[in-house]
Amino acid sequence: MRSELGVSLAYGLLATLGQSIVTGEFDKTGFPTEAELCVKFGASRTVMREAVKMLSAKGLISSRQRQGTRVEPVENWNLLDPDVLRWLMERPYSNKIFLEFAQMRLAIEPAAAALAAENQDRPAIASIREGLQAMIDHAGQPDLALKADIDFHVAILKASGNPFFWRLKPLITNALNLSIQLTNKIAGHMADIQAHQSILVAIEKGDADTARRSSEAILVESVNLIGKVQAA
Amino acid sequence: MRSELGVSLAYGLLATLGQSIVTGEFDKTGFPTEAELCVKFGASRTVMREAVKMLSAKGLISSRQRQGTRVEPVENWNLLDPDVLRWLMERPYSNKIFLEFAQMRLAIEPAAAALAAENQDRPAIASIREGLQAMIDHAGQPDLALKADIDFHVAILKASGNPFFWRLKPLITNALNLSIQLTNKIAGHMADIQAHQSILVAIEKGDADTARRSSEAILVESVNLIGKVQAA
DNA sequence: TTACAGAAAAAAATACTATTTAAAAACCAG
DNA sequence: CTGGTTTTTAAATAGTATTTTTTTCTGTAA
Repeated sequence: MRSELGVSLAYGLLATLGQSIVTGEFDKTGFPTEAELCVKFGASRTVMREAVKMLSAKGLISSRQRQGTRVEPVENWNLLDPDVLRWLMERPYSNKIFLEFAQMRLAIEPAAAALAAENQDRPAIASIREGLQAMIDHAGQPDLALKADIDFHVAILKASGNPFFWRLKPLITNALNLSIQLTNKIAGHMADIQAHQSILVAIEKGDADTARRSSEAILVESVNLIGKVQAA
Repeated sequence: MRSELGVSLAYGLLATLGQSIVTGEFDKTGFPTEAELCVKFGASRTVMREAVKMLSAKGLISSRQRQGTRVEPVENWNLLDPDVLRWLMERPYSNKIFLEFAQMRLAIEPAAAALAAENQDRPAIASIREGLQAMIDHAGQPDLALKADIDFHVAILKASGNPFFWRLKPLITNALNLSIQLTNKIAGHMADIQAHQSILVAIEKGDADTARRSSEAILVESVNLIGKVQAA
C-alpha cells in the first residue's frame, strides 16, 4: 500500500494512531494487537511495528510480549513533544490544555525575555523587531498578523540563547495557530502592539526586569482570555 | 541476537545510537546506511529500522529514500525528551547544558510553586512535606538526602496541577542525579533546608508570592553554583 | 568534430511486504 | 502448584517497490 501525500506509511500511521490515542478511542476497548491493527489499516506488520515504536518513543503506549500493547496513563505522555501536543490541541474539548499551556508560557516567556535582554544577540533581536514591524504592517490582515505575532514571540525564545526555550518554538507556533479558533470566540480580540513594543525596547536596552514584566503582562492577559473562553 | 539486560534489542540500539549521536560520533563520517549499521551492531534490519524510527521520532535523525539517514541539526533535537536530555547530560563536556537546564528550572519551578500555593492539592502538598522531612532525616547521608531533595522539587511540580510542569519530572530527576557529579567538585555543597522549608510553608499557607520568591532563591543559588563549576 | 542539452538507464538507498522462528507471560488442566 | 499450551510481541530473513541521484547515451547545433 502506498500513502497519499508524500508522507510515508509509517508516519501516516503514527499520526492516525496518535490522534486516536489522545482522543481516547482505545480507552474502553484496549489497544488492538499487531495483527488487528494490520488488518484495520491494511499495512504490513513491519510498518505497523515501526509506527508503534515511534508512539512508544513519545510515551503514548508500551508493548510487552504476550501482554500486547496498551495506552500509557496520560502522565507518561510526552506533552512536550510537538506531535503529542498538537494531537492534544487538535482534538475536540481541548480548552483545558490550552489554558495549561498558556500557564507554562507565562513561566517561560518572561524568563526568556529577561535572558534576551542580557544576552544581546543582535541578529536574534533584529528578528524580534521584524516580527513587531510585520505585526504593525499587517494589522488589518488577521492571518499575516498572527504569523507576525508568532514570529515575534518565537524570536524572543531564540534571543534568550537558551536551547531549552528555543526548543519550544514548534509547540508555541502550533498552540498560537490553533488557539485562534478559541480566542476568536471572544469578540474582536487583537494583539496589543504597544505591549509587544515595550518588550522589544527593554530587550534592546538590556533592561531585563522591564523585559520580563512586559512579557508577563501580555501573557497574563492571554491566560485570562483563555480562561474566559473556557468559562463560556 | 538477544540483548543483555532485560532491555529489548531495539531499545538497546536506541540508547547506543542516541548516545553516539549526541556525542557527535557521526559528525564527520555521516550516519551509516542501514546495511552498515546492521553489520556494525549485528542486528537485523527490522530492529535496526525500529531503532532508527524511534530516534527520528525524537528529532535526532531523519531518513529519506535514496539519500540515506542523516543526523539532524541540534536545534531539531527534542531536548525536552527525557532520553535525549539524559544522553546529552551523560556525555563528557556537558557543563553548558546543565547551566542552561538550570536556567529553565529557574523559570519553571517558581511558577510551579506559586501555582501549587493557589491549587491547594492536599495529597500533593503532603508529598512535598514528606520530601522535606526526608531531607532533614537523612541530612548526613548524601544519597538519601539527594533523593529526598529530588522528591521535594518534583512534588511541587505535581502540586501545581499543571501537567506540563509535572511532565518535567523525569528530566529534573535525571538532571539532579547527574549534576551531583558536577556540584560535588565545589567543596561541601548541601541543600539549604531552611530555604526549602520556607517554600513549603508558603505553599501550605496559600501564599503564592512568597512561594515563588523562595523557590527563586534556591534556584538562583543553583544556577550560580553551576556557573561557578563551569568557570572552574 | 565538438559541445551541450535532454532523455534514458543504472544505481543506491530507504520503504514496504511477507513469512518464519524465538521468547515471554498468561492461562489452564491435572 | 506444576507443567504444558497458547497468545502476543520480539527478532530474523528474504525479497519487492519506490524514489532520487548519478551516469550514460544520443541527437543536434555550432
